[in-house]
Amino acid sequence: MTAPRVRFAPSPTGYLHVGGARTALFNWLFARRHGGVFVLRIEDTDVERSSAEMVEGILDGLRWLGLDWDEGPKVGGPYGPYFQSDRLDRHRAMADRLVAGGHAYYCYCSSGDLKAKREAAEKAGGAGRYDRTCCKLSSAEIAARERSRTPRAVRFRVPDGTRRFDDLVHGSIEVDCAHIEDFVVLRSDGQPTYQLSVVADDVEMAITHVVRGDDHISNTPKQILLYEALGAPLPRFAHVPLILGPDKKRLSKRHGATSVMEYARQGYLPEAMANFLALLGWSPRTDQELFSRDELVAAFALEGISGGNAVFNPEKLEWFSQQHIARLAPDELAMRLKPIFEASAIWEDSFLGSRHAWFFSVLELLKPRARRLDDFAAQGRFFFTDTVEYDPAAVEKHLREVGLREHLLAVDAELGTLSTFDAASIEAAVRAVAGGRSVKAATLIHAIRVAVTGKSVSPGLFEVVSLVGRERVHARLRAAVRLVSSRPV
RNA sequence: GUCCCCAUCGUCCAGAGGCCCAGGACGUGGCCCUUUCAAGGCCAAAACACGGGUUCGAAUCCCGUUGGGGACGCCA
Repeated sequence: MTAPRVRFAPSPTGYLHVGGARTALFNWLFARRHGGVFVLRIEDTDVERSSAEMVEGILDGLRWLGLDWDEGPKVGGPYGPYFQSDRLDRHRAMADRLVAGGHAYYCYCSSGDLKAKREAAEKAGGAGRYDRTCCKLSSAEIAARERSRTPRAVRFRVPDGTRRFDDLVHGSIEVDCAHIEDFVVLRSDGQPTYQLSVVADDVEMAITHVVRGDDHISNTPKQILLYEALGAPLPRFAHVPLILGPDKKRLSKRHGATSVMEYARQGYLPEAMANFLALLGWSPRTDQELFSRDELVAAFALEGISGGNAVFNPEKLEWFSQQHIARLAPDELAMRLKPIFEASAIWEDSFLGSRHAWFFSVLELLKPRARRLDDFAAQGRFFFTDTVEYDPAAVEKHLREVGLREHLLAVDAELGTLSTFDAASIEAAVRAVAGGRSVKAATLIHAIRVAVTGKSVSPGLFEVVSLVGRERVHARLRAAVRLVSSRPV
């Protein structure tokens, strides 16, 4: 395949949602797979609803996912400008060409006329298609309207016949033009409509493959007509199915988080999100589930996209996130954690310097139970603070055994005699105390866990004790003893 | 209403006529490991929407039904 050119063309009327993100991902993967060009074009012609902040939001989302664009905002490129609002003159020129070539005509109907026509047609049970009133105007009638300066829009004259195209995911799709009305390509205020601007831009940007949402299938025949009228070569089309919420309705805000940046804030790994999104509706046709970004690029093919809509499954995203976290190299993980730890006020630069061996050991311990980056801070806080916060339920459950005061004192004393404060020595010491005092090791272990971590769940206790360190463990054991002593039994 | 798309476990996918009394993953249940929670290992339950064809043979092809989704704007 000669280097394809694909584009992602979001309208900045909202943040980058997961559906758009997946469309962008498929385009990006396709471009990278085939050594092509990934173009980012901002379709901001709906001035009412578009905003610069939204553009930045979308860019942030793409950057977070690692989808770098070869041409577009910030980076420019030979086919610019990449903001559709800067291309209006070109679109108008296209509209003129269409009129000049007899493919379009001026329409003087007001929106009121149109609405009336539509309602009348509906009442009569017919399709509400435009009745071509203005297409049938005599030159005298046209002259009269021009003289009275009646506002005019430009309508495309839809030819007879059928149009078919081979969609890369759906196969052959054929539509009878009789079902397509003469659509407006240029509004009476001189603004081009979407149908005209996408085609104009895709043609001028030499887009070879249009990969976009399923919801554009019905626009495609209109656009094909436009390509024909413009004498431009047709790109290949690939319409990817939509992402649905659990209720099988199109994913929307009421389904919870739909912005990719929302997931970023929640501590999901971007590579996990990309992996998850890629497999939502696409299959490598093997049993492999876990993919690095490079592996996705190597395996991606538009042909593997399935035709049916897919339901967004948050649990599976969590699983991917956990799997990718588990595979992160220690120093990489540390870098990702830094901002989160800083926000939690538990970051210290020595984690990457003098104490990095210790820090990495802590992370290794926390890793298997982390599903999101936030979990490291939430579940491992006690490693990084001087004092622990006790979970009342944990205290209640494990620190009320009779004789615990003495048991803990004994443990503390025994730990104090250890020459090396490693997990094996600690375990031996704790079990020895338990045996010597005829108390179950589990009882001591649970009590020590609450004393040292404040919680009833943690990684393996002996490793935890070892890494929290002799000094802090001693202090926490003494604090727990005081806590136990002060409680009525 | 019209047009278009889709239809395999709860969910995401595999399956391109015999390899399928249907395979993988998430989730769910059980067991193992075990100091808790995870992770990990093992096992289990769980689906070809329905009806007609075509064929020696259909999850796979065709038609219909039903169901779901999308589109029908001087929005994108």
